[in-house]
Amino acid sequence: MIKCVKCGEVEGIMKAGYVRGKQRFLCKPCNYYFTIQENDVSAAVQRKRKRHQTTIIDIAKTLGVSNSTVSRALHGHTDISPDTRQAVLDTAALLDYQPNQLAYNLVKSRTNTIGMIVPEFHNPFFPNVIIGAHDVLTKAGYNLTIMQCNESYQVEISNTKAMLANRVDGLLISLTQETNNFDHLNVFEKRGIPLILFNRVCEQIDVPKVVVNDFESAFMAVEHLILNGYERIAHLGGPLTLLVSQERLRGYRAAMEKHGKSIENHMVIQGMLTQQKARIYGQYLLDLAERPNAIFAVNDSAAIEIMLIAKEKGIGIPDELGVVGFSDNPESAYIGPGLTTIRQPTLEMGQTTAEWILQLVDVEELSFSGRKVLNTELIVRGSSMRKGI
Amino acid sequence: MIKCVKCGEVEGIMKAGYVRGKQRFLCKPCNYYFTIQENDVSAAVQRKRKRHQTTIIDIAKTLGVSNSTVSRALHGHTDISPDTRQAVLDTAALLDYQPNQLAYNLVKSRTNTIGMIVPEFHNPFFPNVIIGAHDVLTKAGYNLTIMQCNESYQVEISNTKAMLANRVDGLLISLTQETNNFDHLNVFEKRGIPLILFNRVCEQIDVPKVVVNDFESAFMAVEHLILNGYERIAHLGGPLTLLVSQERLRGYRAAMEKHGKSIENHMVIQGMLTQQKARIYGQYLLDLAERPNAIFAVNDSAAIEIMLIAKEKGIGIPDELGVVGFSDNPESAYIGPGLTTIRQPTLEMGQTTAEWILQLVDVEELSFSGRKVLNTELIVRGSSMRKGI
DNA sequence: TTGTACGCGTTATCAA
DNA sequence: TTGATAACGCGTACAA
Repeated sequence: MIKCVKCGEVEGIMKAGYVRGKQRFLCKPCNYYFTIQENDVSAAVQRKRKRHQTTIIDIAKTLGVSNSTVSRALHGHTDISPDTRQAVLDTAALLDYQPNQLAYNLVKSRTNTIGMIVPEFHNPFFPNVIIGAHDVLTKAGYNLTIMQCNESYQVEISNTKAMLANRVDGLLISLTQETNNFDHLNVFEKRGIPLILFNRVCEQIDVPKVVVNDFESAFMAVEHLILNGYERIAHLGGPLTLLVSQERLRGYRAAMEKHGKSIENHMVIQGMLTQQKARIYGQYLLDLAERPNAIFAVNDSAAIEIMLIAKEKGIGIPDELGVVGFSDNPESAYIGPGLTTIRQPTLEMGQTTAEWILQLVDVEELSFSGRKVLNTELIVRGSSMRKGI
Repeated sequence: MIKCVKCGEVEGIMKAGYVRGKQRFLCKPCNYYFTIQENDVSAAVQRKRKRHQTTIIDIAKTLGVSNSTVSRALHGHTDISPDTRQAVLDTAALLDYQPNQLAYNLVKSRTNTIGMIVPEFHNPFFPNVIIGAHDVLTKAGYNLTIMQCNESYQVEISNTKAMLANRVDGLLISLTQETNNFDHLNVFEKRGIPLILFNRVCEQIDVPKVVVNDFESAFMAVEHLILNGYERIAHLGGPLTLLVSQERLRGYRAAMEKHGKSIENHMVIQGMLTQQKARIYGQYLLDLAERPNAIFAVNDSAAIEIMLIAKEKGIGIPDELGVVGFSDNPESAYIGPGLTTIRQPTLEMGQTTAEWILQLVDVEELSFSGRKVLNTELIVRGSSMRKGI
């Protein structure tokens, strides 16, 4: 808002002492010192919304009592005469008093707020987890503040810093695809702020974790394909930085091995699956000379992209190609012959995560570092039901 | 955490003076006064996580300088010797100093945080708006904290209070289905906190609003049905407490009138469309002796429910029944013959809302109370394309 | 260039 | 039952 009078720059302006009682500024870019003209000053001052908030002191003054009395009255402490208490309450309403949570938090060093950081908002997965967590937390009298990272490690770091600076009482976090350094999380341990990882967890840091049984789910999915007569099953997986991707890959492998199916290396693709990438990989797979007759995808978006490609190429689903996804997005029930997929207990994940953080916050049992593994469900639809077997 | 020693209750405990230097408590439920035994006290004290946070004073002490020097060094003010500044920065890193945003906010009475309250998280609409807003705000150096209401007016009130108490610099809000009183919003005006309504707005309060052209969109949708040869068009609308519902109803009516179609009262149903309700209303409509041959639904979920019912009843879409929805949910592209619908510019809505709030926060132009109407797009899919015309 | 002292709005302690 | 006063952690006008 302060502009350099020389170069007009507004970024690198910093205060640089006083001259004749007026603030002196230094414009870093053009290295020029200046003070502000009266007009500008008045404008700047006017800018400063100096609206007076009624405080407990205002109430105290109007009533001629002390601020501690007001504080007591406001908080329903006993040891206060009903009269004064009512008077305080009345004038509080009269003056439109709103407690300043900032000040309260400062003195209590406690915010009654749980932070939640999620990697993305494109899939319905995290919003659903939020619904579950929100429910539990509000019932317990806690606020939930949410931040999202857009799958960016840098944003994740800045978000954790913001959470730290805002003194959340506890943090629920699901990691970015990019995250492979965990210093920003260790800070919470040092500071004694409870931390819980969910869904996108890592093993490098020892805190409670809430996940689904990715290994078993993937195993179940692939075995289902095999039992339906598919032989050459490809896997379109997520980035291996994510534990969930690793686990699902393991599950795929285990199922294939159990049933004596060979895994061809070029039929396993791992990567960050934007829609574009999913299309490229999917086309690659379906263009292979000996193309797979089934694909297990790490999420529903990728699976659906594959179904679309298959349709374009005239490859019949499920007869010529079986497809199984992961997550049970809403659209999976409606596409083509229906997408067989793994349903995740999103609400439950949010709820248990929230319940755990409440325990940690209230009971101060920081040693507790359990791991909750939630069970998924295989939703069988048309995309994997080969006819005639 | 404080239990009554008599009835074991934990809820109605309040402080009631001191006796021999020890806190005295009163259990409201059983009206019993008590102090806490030593053991319990030590436990209670221990509970209080008294981990010392390093403050600027710590840094000042270790360096033997004053706290103001530290403050200046930390904020890159000039007028400080490079040596001391570097020393401060070093010890800050050494002591793992984390600024206390709470204190900062208190003294600045400014939080650099924009609040956003959304009515629900079940549809992808609001998450997408959030993505758009988040993008703009983070780029401007602001935090975005999100709260959701589960369509509950009471939760909305408590959320606004929390936002107020947390001193957000500005608030973006989309109203609940239940909201028909706006006192909790007027407070923001009084307090000089910029407020913007988006999507679910109301006319009773004079602040900037960002909406889509619901009237024109609905008109477009219904006219599209008419031009495709549908005659008896029903409307499955949302609750009339919402302006969007009213506008979409108006659009429906206008299109029907323009083309000389009569509107039968029992073919227009308004209400809060849970999935269950959508099914009930849908079945009612399709069971009518002279059933509609097209339905314009207020959202995609309802439209899809209708498509499912039609399928169950063996009513062919689009030949026997045309369907148009609103919002373009992901599943709408994939269901049945594809659901014709209105696509809303969610990202853009988030972006412009964010841009406006930044203007209000920075420029202090509180008089500004514009209204941005974003344009939608009719996405034509199979559900409205009657063959043979 | 640095230090002193006050204010931001609350709660909590102790004395009255 | 009430009132002074000290925290809570930080920014900053003013003095040095």
